[in-house]
Amino acid sequence: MADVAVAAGVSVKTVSNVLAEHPGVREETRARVLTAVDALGYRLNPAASRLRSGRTGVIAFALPHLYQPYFGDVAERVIAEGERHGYTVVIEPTDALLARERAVLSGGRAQQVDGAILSPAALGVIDLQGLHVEGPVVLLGARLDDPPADQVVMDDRGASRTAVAHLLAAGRTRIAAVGTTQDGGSADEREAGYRDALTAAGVPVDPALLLDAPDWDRRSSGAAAAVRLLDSGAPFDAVFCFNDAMAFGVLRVLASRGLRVPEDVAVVGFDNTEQSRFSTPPLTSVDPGQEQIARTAVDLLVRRIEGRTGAPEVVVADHHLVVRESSGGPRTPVV
Amino acid sequence: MADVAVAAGVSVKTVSNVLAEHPGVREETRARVLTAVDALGYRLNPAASRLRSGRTGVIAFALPHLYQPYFGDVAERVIAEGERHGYTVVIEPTDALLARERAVLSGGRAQQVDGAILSPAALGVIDLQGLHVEGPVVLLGARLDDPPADQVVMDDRGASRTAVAHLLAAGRTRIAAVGTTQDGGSADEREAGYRDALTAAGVPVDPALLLDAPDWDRRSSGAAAAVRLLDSGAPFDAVFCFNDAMAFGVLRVLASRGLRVPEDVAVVGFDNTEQSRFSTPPLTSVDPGQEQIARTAVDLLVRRIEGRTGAPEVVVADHHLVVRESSGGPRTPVV
DNA sequence: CTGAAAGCGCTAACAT
DNA sequence: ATGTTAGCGCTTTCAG
Repeated sequence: MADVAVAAGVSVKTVSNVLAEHPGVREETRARVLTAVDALGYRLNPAASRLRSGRTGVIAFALPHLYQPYFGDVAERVIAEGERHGYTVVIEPTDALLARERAVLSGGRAQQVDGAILSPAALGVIDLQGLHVEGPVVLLGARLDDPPADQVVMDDRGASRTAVAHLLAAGRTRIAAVGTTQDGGSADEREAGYRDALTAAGVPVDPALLLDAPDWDRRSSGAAAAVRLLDSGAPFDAVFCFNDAMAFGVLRVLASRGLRVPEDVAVVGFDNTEQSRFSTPPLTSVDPGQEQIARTAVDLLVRRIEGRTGAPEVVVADHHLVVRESSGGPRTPVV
Repeated sequence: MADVAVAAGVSVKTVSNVLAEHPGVREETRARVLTAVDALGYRLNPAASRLRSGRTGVIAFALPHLYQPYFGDVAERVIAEGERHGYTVVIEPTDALLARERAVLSGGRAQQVDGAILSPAALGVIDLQGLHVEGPVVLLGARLDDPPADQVVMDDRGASRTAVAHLLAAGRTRIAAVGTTQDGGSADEREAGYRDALTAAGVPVDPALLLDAPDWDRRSSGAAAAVRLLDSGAPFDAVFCFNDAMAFGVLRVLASRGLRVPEDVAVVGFDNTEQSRFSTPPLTSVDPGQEQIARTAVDLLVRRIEGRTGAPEVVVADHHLVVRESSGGPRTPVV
């Protein structure tokens, strides 16, 4: 840096100012510095910057699993968005382990990262409620009453309502729900939306049609639920799954039992992952607005890192339903 | 660190030695230092370590896309394996862009990372052959004659041979191949394995059954290929797809045209991603040994970083075929 | 708006 | 096997 300063005929401080994009450097000086940087092939040593400034330029994105297309998708967007803001993103798969999620919130990676985005899986609403959070953090996922940090939430309830209303409008009345849990969080919200829609239509809620699935991660959860539903003998003409992964498991079982989708049973998922376009049949699914979620989460975090104070902000992402063949949508042209 | 040294009654150097796990510290001293560290809640400042030692403790894993379950899966394993070795892994989606892949090989991230693992998509075999590589790098993917760096390769050819031999053994003789390209690389190898198997069985190779698909990333590539195949009128009783993603697209089209799998057409994929277990029907697929690939790649890279010299090493991962219903395997018990 | 000097916290080299 | 010292390359004071 000293060499660059000499070449540009300025002090090191000015070089530093230019490279850090600090304001208050004359345009002409800036240009001269940049020329010298280029000429000498100089590059900032990030380790030294970090040591001196205390800022790492790194943010962590903690998510349950990367092999889930939904999270892969969000992760890719978060990485891109982070880069736009000048941050490197480190992905931290928590394996849905409580201890790892806690570590993120308690600043376990302090000194290593400037902040973190957490998509909790093990931590339920009750755990999160009013919890103490160390350092800049943005939460993804379920809505909380007393959020301990900024969050970007899906409108789980509203989105579910939309999905179920769509099935009702198609004349289905025996609609099963796959993915209920006792954990609170998204599952409860999605169940609430399901109940809202039925109630609004004057359709009674039949407990026999509520199928638990503690592990949303696996298609096998959906498959297992479908088997239980079929074996219970309860009549049904539609299945609303709390995510796409489980919906694929359900589709698989229905096909293996000789049931036609959507003729005999309509199926709707949640996430609108890319593969929903190519399942057999293509899956109707709620798009929870991943693009917006990633963008907003990084924005909120970066503003926190850069000094924003005040109460946690909550941003609700926009959602919409993508109707495909599994719920009677038009046969999509393949290709 | 000075405080810890005082508390433990040793010099800072000793504290540093203990924390860096350098050899040559008496066990008793070590214990005393660790106690002091705990008591004071002391944590190494990684920025300072990096500045002084020049090592970052970070490795980059550059891959085309994270939303592809195959890469999400490998990425997760690489992250875990890196952690085991004390390294943080930074994922760098290249978007299959030539410039980004080149940047990895030419040490674009020097000073930021100690080394990189690259899974090339845009760079073909010819580009890679004998290319100059800057810094420790491990390549994933296709086998090269004159590798510029260590690599972990699949036995593309052998694995394809196994897959096609399986179809032949099941009595199929009109076997289409989906995913050929003119790029060289994995596509060529897989095509060669396909030809090997046919030739060995005395079955002629019909060019009408070779279906190009430049973009392996998308199920739509497989779907488009299947449409072309059907519209060509060429008879066929099996499809070997060069990856699972394309196979799902093919399954989708076959179903929409009323063809039964495996009765009318057997289908085999390549990657054995998790969703192959839950497609309709479950997909027979070649498992290319992702676990071993991730483990080996990190091992090779870390050993390079830690000073290994000499000619590039090449490790061929083990593969095996997982037979499921799409090629006439037994109906898998659902759940 | 720019310059000079100090020092972030650690580890490498050398000494003991 | 452990201690001493210097300095990695930058940014932050504080002056001008």
